[in-house]
Amino acid sequence: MSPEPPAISVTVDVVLLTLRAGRLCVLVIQRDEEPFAHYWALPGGFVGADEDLDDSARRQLAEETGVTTAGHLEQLYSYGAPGRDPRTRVVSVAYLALLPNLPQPEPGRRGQQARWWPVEDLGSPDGPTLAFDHPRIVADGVERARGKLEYTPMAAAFCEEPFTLADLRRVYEAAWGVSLDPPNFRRKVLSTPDFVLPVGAVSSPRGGGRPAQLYRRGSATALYPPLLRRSV
Amino acid sequence: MSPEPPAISVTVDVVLLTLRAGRLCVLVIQRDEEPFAHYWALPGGFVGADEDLDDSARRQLAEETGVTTAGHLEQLYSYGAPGRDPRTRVVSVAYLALLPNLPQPEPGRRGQQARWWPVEDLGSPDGPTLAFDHPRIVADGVERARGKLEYTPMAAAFCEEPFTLADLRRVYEAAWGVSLDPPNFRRKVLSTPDFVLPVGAVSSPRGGGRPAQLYRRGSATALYPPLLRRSV
DNA sequence: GCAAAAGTGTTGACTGTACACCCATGT
DNA sequence: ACATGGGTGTACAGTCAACACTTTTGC
Repeated sequence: MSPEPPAISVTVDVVLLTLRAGRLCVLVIQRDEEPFAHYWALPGGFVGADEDLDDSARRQLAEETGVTTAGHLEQLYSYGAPGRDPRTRVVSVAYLALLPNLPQPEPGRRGQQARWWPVEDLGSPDGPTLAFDHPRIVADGVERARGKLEYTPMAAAFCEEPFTLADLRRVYEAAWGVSLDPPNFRRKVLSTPDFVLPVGAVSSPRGGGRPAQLYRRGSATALYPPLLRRSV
Repeated sequence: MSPEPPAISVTVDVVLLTLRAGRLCVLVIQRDEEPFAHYWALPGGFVGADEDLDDSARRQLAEETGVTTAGHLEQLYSYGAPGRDPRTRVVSVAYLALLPNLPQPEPGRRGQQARWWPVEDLGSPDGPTLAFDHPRIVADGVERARGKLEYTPMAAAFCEEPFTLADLRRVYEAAWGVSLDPPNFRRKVLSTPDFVLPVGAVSSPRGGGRPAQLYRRGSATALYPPLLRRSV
């Protein structure tokens, strides 16, 4: 290593996804400072002097959204283009978090507005304009999530336990914008060892229909064979 | 963001993989400074004050190994555990580079020893001990490469153009440690649009055998359906 | 009873795998 | 001629997608 480390700040930003009313949504916080005051932005902040990156992501989530992250959390990508923050050089390590639907929009700790936004609305005119390069980060996070649904059991992180196979199926349908055949989906999931574990109880159907078996997340880390998105 | 950015250095490390004699190898450089003097380490260094992360990775490769990277280069993961560099707090953005076999071990620009090491030897007693958390970084890079061979046309980055389908097949066989059926492999690759493009010439066989058609890399970015590693 | 949702069975198309066989070259 | 590796054909088995059908609930 050469001996001239330039001054670069390191932050962590979190793309927190959840499912609300059958739509994939991302949590954004309204900024109260320049630059990009009043724009929506991802929760995040500086990494502490003695803080691991993963711990920092968990802390930012807890501080800015009140989420004590039980769900899935993984590192997404690092963004370091020189001009991405107009104030100073910032390298941001983005994280992807997945959680079951939360009761309410989670007010920010420091009083900022926080809300869920359906990911399809982000590019559209009636949607919000995100600060910095956060549109790209969200897009990357959504794409990562959509892709990893195929070959990991990550979809279960969107479901409150215990959940039904219909709940799990709706995760795929919302994330991919497709509809899946319930019988085939059921067979597929149950044939993957430890994807889900039966809990031995049934749900109470809301408004008709046979009660469904309940499941919780299993210990599988990969899906073989994968649940592929496009058949052609 | 809170207003106390701690002092953190940002570096880029590169896991450069290639195929040599049918084995997957990683390029390592012998350190000439403490800490970890005389240990082998990944090529890397500080990110420049106005340098994008990708550009920095390309620069480190060029400076430390003489590689003007034509091959595949992608961001791998970021490592930021507080104690990972004993001198100071360093967050390292690791990159994964894939190149065809290079003629010789590429001496380092600043005179350091550089050499290829088969990835299987890294954990073993006769293999080298890597500095810092580089064993983990290499392991992550190898795992990423092995995984992405399944669903991207990345394998072709290991082949000098023009290449034969046998060359391409040997990439998979070396990376996965399996042997693949040549006829089936051929059909699989050719049935994926734009994975490889025929060049309209044939190779001169070395030591007997029918000449093989030659191909170059196509424009595909994904493989549908994927070329799955384990059939059961 | 009827609608709605869960769950089972079945079939036909497709895909992957194994392997026999032919082709074109070097020695 | 024979060995070697490239390339084609084929047949069996497993998997996937579509959809008919049964089960169990709310109204």
